[in-house]
Amino acid sequence: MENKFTNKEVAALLRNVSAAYQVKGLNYFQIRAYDTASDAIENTASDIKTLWEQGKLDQIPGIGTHIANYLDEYLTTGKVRHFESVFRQVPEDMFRFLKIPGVGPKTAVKIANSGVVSIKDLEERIKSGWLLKHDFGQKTLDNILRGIEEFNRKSDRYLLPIAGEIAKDVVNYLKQNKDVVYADPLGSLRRRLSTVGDIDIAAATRNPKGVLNHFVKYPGIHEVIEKGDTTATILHGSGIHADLMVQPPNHYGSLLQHFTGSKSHNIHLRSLAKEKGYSISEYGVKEIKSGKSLEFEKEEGIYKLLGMETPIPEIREDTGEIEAALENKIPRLIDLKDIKGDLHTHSSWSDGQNTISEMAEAAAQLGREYIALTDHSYPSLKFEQRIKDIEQFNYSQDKIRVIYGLEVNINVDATLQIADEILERHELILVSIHTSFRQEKDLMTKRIIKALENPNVDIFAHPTGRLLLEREGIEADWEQIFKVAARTGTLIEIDAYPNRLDLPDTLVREAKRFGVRFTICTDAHHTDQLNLMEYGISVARRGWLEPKDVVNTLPFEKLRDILKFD
DNA sequence: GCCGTTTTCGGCCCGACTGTTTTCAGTCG
Repeated sequence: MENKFTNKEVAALLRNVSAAYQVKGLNYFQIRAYDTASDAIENTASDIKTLWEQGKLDQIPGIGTHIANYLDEYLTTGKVRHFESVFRQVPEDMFRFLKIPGVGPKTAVKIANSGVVSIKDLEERIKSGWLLKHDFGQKTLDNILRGIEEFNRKSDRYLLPIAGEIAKDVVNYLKQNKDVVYADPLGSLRRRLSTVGDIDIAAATRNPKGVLNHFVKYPGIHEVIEKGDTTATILHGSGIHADLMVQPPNHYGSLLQHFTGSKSHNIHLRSLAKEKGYSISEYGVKEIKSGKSLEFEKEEGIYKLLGMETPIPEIREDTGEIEAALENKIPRLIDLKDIKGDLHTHSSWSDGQNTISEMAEAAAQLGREYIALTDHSYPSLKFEQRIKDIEQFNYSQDKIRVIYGLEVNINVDATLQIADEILERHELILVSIHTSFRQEKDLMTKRIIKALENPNVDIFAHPTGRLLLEREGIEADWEQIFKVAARTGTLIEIDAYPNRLDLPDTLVREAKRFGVRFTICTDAHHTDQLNLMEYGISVARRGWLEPKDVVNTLPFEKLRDILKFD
């Protein structure tokens, strides 16, 4: 069972209401209202329970008076009488089957009504042929089995670089076909989400059939899931799905726009288009009155038609980018080329693989003006000797300035790992949590705030401590933490390491609203990892950060003023 | 059930693919 009253759990509750309504055959738009509300809660950066405590539930678009009242009842009493009565009218076991990809409400009910009680039971009864006698076709059962297999895989998501590599390989393979004019990875990969669930690829061609046939012969394929006239889905050997959608080149802009998403961005855009007399699909734009079709080879044309600038893919989440684009008010967001230095790296003085000079020279190669070596502050570390070594390196060359820093643990009792006298001797201090991640929310918040208020502390590194696909982040009152960070001038890090990407994008945007400033750093433990910066940039762009929000876009002289060392 | 610079009523994005169907329902993106 999920933790009660988390966004995820509340979203799941509403999703179940939607499923039950579907079974009961209620009005389609009423059903969709629950889906919309569920999506909205899942995608909002704010904690639903906190919003409720502040009486701001109805500020979430998609939550109106009815659902807000139900949620109020839920968060107060732990249940909703109306929902309970709805759930009683459908088979109780159906909800567990909804977790299987490919199984929707209708199928789930049919499974439950046949007497199957669990997913494991379902798998056995399909394999034994038992279910075949209960009005299911063999192909349907094969599909369900495949869904169960997918459900049983440990994770259904992939880190951004991993999915990116696979997508690149598939796209390169597609481009070997002479009929492919363009091919690009789209979807969440193009929007640069921290984890990716499947790979969406668009291709432009005048020979759709040929290209789709080529696609399903990709050597790294496990099996073909589906194949039609314009789309096909394969299961890649890695376990990830790859969807291909093809269009002629003169419609490619529409395909790019459609397939980049997000779903909620597209829905909003299409509603807007409708108000202006257009109907948008992946095939093009239709003028509703005249029935005339408009073609777009580039997606910018579609946005322009609607009187707006083209939002960068990273922010197409329907979280205000459409409104901003209509007013031409999307800021120039940060880019990799804005980055001047890296402020969180490790050397062989702690758990890094390379020496100070190796790290520094590799960073200089990447065009960085400065690099902070922030080794873990093991109490046994010879701090003075390390500082001397770094100073010596700085004297020996003028390609790059090495800043001597430390990464210091925030202890469970809110003290820091080492004494203030040692902190003061260093130019840059990062603090971070490496123990007691599951501390209770209030205590955790106080623990962090105390560390941020220490005048020697410059940066709060990988704030949530999450490890993507492995470990959830800590629970804390982020609003309070951001307020303190803004007041004390403590910088918040976006850790670019691909399994961290921490602070997460939604919280980045939230923090910016409080006036927090950021660093984007690689946390490199090896020279090869210094180029992971691009992943941190993706997070920052998704969080709407501009160059001015990020201090390591500054040249060294200006950075020095901010960090107050001499 | 939600929403509103045209609206507090009457709309609500748009389409593909599969299965087991002779015209559609279910699921997905």
